Amino acid sequence: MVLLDALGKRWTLRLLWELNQSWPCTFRELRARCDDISPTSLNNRLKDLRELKLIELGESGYALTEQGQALSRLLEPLDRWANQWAKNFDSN
Amino acid sequence: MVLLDALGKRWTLRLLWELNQSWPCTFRELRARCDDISPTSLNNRLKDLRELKLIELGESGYALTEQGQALSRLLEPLDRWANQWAKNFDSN
DNA sequence: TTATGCGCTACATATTGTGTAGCGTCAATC
DNA sequence: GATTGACGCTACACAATATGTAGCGCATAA
Repeated sequence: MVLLDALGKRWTLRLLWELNQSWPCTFRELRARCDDISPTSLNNRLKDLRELKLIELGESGYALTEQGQALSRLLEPLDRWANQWAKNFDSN
Repeated sequence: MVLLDALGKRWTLRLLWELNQSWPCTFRELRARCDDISPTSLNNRLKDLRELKLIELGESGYALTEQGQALSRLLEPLDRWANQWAKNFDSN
């Protein structure tokens, strides 16, 4: 339940998704990619994700850890489904 | 991005997960299963999920729609991974 | 009629997120 | 060697969201 609750926090899923698209990625770049999320919120979520050892801050920016990569990969089918679903949903 | 943002709201993932475990399920039962979430929050999330047509309120309680079932199924690998992950994480 | 369980609302309080400004650090440039 | 720019990140006032508790209106059953 721990992880499920963590993922349920605002921006967490989005951050993992963005990082899965391309990483490493700087703090400021992440902000830009996430609809200019406030730095406060971004930092809080990054802290959470670092504590969970899903991401880490390296030389050239934030990066997915091994486990972060594994998790992100599981989100891909979800994302694909979501895109299909969005198409059908909008056309109502 | 729509669905991803919706799933990122607090309790949304948890609710889908709980319903995927067993449904239909009454409002009060859902509360109990979700750590006694406040009725206000529960109702807000249920509204969201109904608008997204992922769940619906039937005779005998809240139930997953076809699409809700499809989505929940995609969460299963995630949940399995999370359980494994939690084991390794706690033993640190 | 009373009792019970239902979905849900009201409302005051607490927690969380937002938006903007800017700090301290460092590497490159003039 | 002072300046500029980008970095991660913090401060803080304000807004949005969640929480906890009480209870409403409705239905079915005893």
